Amino acid sequence: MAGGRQYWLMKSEPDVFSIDDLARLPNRTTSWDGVRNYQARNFMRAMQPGDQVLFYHSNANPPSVVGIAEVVKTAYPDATQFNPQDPHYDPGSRPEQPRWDVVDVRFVHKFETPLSLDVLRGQPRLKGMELLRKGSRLSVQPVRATEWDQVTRLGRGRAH
DNA sequence: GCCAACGTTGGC
DNA sequence: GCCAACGTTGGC
Repeated sequence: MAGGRQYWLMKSEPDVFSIDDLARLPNRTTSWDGVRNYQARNFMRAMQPGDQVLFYHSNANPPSVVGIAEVVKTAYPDATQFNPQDPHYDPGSRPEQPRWDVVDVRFVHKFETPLSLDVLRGQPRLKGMELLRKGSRLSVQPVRATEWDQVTRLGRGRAH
């Protein structure tokens, strides 16, 4: 499949797993487990190494895009779905045909200033962004190139 | 802690 | 296949 890199946004609760946690890991890389939504899973299955990811802190104060990560490995089965001890255990998923996947994601950069929802909502160019849609709960979502450019520019602290 | 917006489940 | 009930997400 040809085509350039794609852009995504992934949500995490910083109390559970923050961008600082990611930056502290060996290789600054983690497998993004626990996704239990089919739409989000399908987006992860579409991810390719090199794809760029906005790291978003949900249930945070304030909720914010806090930095950038990148995809380093395509989707493969999420081991937590088969572990009865794990909160994300899915008794309905068969090992012969796993229901849930992870991708591997590596830390790239943390913004000097987090970009809060308020700040992002103030940007006309981000009008159609999935994250800003009322009632949007998708934990993995695509980001348009124009949105990516705008958000990362803001993250560098320019163009206010 | 509240609750709106969603997604899933299961009875029918 | 409909839809009510239920569980979850996530901003506020």
